Amino acid sequence: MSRATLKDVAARAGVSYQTVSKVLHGQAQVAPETATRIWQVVHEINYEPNLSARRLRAGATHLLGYAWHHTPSNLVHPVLDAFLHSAAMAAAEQDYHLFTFATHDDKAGDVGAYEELYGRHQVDGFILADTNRGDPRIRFLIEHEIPFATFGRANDDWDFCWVDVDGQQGMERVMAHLVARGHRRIAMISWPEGSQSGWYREQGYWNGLQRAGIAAEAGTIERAENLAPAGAAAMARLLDLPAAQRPTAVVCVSDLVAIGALKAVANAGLEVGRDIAITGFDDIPLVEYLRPPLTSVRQPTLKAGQWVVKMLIQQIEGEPIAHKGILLEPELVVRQSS
Amino acid sequence: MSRATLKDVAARAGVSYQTVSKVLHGQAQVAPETATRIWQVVHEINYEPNLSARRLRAGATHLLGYAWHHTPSNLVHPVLDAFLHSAAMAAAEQDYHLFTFATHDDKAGDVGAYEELYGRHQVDGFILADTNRGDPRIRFLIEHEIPFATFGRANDDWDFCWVDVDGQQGMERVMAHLVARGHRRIAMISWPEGSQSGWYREQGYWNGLQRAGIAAEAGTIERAENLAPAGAAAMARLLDLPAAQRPTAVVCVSDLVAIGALKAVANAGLEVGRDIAITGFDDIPLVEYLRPPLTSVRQPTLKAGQWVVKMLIQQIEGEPIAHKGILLEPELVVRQSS
DNA sequence: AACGTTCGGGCGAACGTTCGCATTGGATAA
DNA sequence: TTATCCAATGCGAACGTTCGCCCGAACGTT
Repeated sequence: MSRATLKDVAARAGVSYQTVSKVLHGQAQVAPETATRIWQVVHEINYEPNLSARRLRAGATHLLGYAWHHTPSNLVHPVLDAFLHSAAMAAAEQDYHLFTFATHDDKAGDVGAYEELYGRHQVDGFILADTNRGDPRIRFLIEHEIPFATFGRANDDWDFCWVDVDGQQGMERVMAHLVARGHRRIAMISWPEGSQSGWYREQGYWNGLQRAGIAAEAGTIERAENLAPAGAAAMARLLDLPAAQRPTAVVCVSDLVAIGALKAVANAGLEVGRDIAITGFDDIPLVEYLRPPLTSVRQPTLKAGQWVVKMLIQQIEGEPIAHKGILLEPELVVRQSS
Repeated sequence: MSRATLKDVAARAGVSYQTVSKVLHGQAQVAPETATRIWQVVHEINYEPNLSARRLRAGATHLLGYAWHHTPSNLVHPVLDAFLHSAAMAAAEQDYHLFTFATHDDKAGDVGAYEELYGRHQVDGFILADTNRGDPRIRFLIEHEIPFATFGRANDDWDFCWVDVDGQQGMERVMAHLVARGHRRIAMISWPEGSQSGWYREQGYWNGLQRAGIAAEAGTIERAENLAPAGAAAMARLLDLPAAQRPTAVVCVSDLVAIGALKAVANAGLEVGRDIAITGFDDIPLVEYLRPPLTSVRQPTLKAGQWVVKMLIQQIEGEPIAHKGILLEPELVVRQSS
């Protein structure tokens, strides 16, 4: 392999190594023939700059930290995976790279890992996902003035860069769709209280009812952890309601919950899409292959990744930032489950 | 933030900065009180070593390169995602980190990216996944003596470190299961020719037939790209066979193909699990929620990641390597589709 | 003829580490 | 008393960059 240094190039070209450096950066007044000679040697011995040295000198790493979401067992998070992928691509285009790491204690906000990585000059800033109100990571990063940008919102009065998908609007679209289909008794299965994004989706649910002229008293929210079995249990409770109160449509806060709901309906001997409508949220892969294919809300993860990276790099490089918060519109994907 | 240097610590502790360095590494003969004083200052001002400097000095980065699999649009690859996650965790335990990057031209083997990253001292070695026979990346890395380890095999006569899941054995288990269920006319839907791992799975299929005493002439392989619609088309062709030749069970080379097959069966008005058996491969998330839940083969991605990382680090650090190739056993997960 | 100006390039320093070797002072042994 | 030794620390150098400043020569201007 190459692994040559400036001095190797300089020796072969008969100049000082500093001159080589300048030529490579185009910021030297050198005779044209000297420059071409240097470039020739560079290609000949396949010189590549040593980034460790460059980083030490520059005091910047061009690396963006991103913590893996600690998933129990083999449960993955397709939305965040897509986001991560998009962020990686966007970063590469601006000559940055993603540095992924794992925190030990995800929910408690293992702030130590962030402190260490930044203190060690291992990254120039952080990308956060799956944020929540009062998020200790955000609080810490703001306090210590460490550059970062998030995919997800937190407290409204905190001043930082974020990108999020408008979950409220997404759910309003779902509701409008169901109402247009003639549904009047619509229930929701949401996450346990305390989730920021769950709260926005619930707002969309209530707004949807109101716009359809349905009394809030007619609304019902069941709650379940973000797992299919929990969703199934919540759905079973809804199906147990007396016939007059039983919903004809159920909007779910996530696809995983909706998958459980589908199962519960099948267990009850009913048919989703005919006897009852079910919708999900996130449009994770494969939900189009469920039976029936699941109506869902697709998140613009590609744009989200691009924006987050852009804002973070602007911050790192000290450029002014136009908008500190960006809300993206999701897209309703109607399938046979509703 | 901290971002203090050895000199800051030294000044506060009243010693030279080199002494601080030695104390931190425990390789100095210093008076106990000096040591405690230094440690106290270190904690006080929250000193963290600058890794760029350390890396420059050491000539090593403690970073392992891993190329994103270029997925078209939002199609993710759950098996590789799980592998990546596992590798990241394993690396972290040995004080290494993963450095992810994207190649422009995945299939052609954009070898330039590997050369550049290694030449620039950006990584100490590489992890490769989704390998194939004659893989240009592997050829390049061997030629240039760059440390690497792969998840997946290539040419048998190439000498390098790999870990793979025994696809042949996995498929043999599927076949044994189907034969035990009484199936005699079993077809396979595989990928187009040229895939290394597809080839192993086909071997398992043929072996399975043979062990059951079924003539090879009775076997059928249809081929499809790794997409649900392609799988559906292949399945439709099998269903079009005259009744006497039509298989009672179809083993699929992947879950994605199997999902398409499920759909094709449903379209034909038949019921999977009763009228015909279908099996997948990989056990990707959510296939347990399909209707019917899909029988599949689970890959030990956790172990695979750990082994790959271990072998790569041994190589980088110049330690001897016991086994250059490791074959892991997959696990059959029987569900209602078979 | 003396003096600025420009061109072409060298030189020293610094980023923060680590590591081998040198240098103290005090205690011990001869 | 003096040579000896060890413990406790300082010092210089190097990893490969980048950057500002300096310097000689050639040229043109008054």
